[in-house]
Amino acid sequence: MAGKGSGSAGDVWLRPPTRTAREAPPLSRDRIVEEAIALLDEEGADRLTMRRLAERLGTGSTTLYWHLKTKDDVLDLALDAIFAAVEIPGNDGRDWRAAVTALITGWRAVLLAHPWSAALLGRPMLGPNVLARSEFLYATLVKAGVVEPHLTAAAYGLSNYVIGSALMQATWTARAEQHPGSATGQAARERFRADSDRYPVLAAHGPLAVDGDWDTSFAIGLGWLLDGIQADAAAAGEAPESRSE
Amino acid sequence: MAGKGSGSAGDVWLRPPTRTAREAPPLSRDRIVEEAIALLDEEGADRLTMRRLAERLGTGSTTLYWHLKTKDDVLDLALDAIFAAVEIPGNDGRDWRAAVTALITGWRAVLLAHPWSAALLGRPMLGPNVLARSEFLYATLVKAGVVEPHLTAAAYGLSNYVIGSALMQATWTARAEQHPGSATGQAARERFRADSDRYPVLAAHGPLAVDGDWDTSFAIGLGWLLDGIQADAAAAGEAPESRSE
DNA sequence: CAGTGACCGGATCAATGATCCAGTGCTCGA
DNA sequence: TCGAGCACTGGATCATTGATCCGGTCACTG
Repeated sequence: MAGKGSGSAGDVWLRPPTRTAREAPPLSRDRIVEEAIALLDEEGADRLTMRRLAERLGTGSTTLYWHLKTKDDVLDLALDAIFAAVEIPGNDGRDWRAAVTALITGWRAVLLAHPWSAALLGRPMLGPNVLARSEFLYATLVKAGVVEPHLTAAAYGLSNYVIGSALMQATWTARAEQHPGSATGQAARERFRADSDRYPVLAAHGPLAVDGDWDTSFAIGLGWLLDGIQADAAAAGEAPESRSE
Repeated sequence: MAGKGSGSAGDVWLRPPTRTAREAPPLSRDRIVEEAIALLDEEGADRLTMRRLAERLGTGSTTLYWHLKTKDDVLDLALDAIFAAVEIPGNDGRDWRAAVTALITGWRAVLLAHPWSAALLGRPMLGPNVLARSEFLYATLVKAGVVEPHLTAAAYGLSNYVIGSALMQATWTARAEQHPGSATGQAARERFRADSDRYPVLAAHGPLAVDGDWDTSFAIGLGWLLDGIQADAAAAGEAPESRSE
């Protein structure tokens, strides 16, 4: 009647839920990714090691390899996961331009909220969150009347623009918080001042001289792209058969 | 009168130039960078290690650290070095648009010629080659009559666009050559076919479905940006004081 | 000829990604 | 009730890599 050697019947309710007294959920792929994102946000990309990640999860580093094949998996999953926060506009709207703007703006916001993501943009993004948003972008453009070759160019151009923007902005601002003294921007600023004879225009009007508003610059450039897309879509709609203009 | 123990007077001309019979130049920062670029071009970014680089140079790995402080130095120097190949258009021209197009196109060509560079774009680019070309870009735009806030937006937008383009294209084509079988693009293609019900538009019109021409797409998007810049410059020129429109 | 300083590299360290393999406890069928 | 199997864990361990220590080599100088 009595249980095994180590406990009596009903013990289960007295012992902590097996999980070695740790209150954390049983360690799943999702939990690992979630913690990885937290770690990346707090300490940056170069501080993410399997050991440190495991430590934060309260497990051994080797355990992670049961749930994931490689460290790159963590990065790929983390990268896709953050895009879940990009809201997909309701596709009811008539205004494709507003929808695209909302999507791209949200996209950019996520990239900037997680500066480490910029460095990862060089890897194939095939996760469900990314694909769903790409799908929406394409669908919206198609509905707006954008046709090839402008369709590919539009999706491609918009994506490139966001990616480039995030990458550039992350480059010049990311470290400022962590190393206020040796901030990249600060060092660059002094460099320009020193070499202002060699780079006169850059020193006078350069991004670091003007200390421009990233958001405004981004919006202006996005507007240019959308204007172009819109114009070509309209032209294609008016003269479906004749060569444009 | 006789020389040292190991040689007699005039020996210098008989012995190989000290350099332990190796014909290579005496190993300078420049030579290291040059070889690093060759290594990166041939084998990719992840194969660049200090040991391997040293081996190719015929020296010990530690020697490199006399010429450079860290491995990142190698990368930063290599990244800047490749931009020397971007020709700076003569600034005589009246046609700012052609000049900018030439610069941006050359910029892109270099990035694509050295696919490993795309992954490095996340680091501050403050080398002389990059700065000289940025200087030219700004100067050309200023001469074209572009004023703030469009000036910053234009330089920023153009840069972002090239960077993003190169990054994206490198992502989807780079590995195709090295691993023809497991090419990223191929895997993605199959993924789309499998999930074509979930991503219908993407499967039908997506970049991998259309297999679009990167160059054409790039040119179209660049045209949109330039159109926007041109229009705003013209507007600013016509009505310098009144608010635009 | 001793001394100096530029330059080189073997030995070595610490960090890291990844694997091997021996567990540990739960579940389920007999 | 029990034992086989499975999901899951982690200590020990390896190879690789960036970086440093420190002792060497060689030309040149006074």
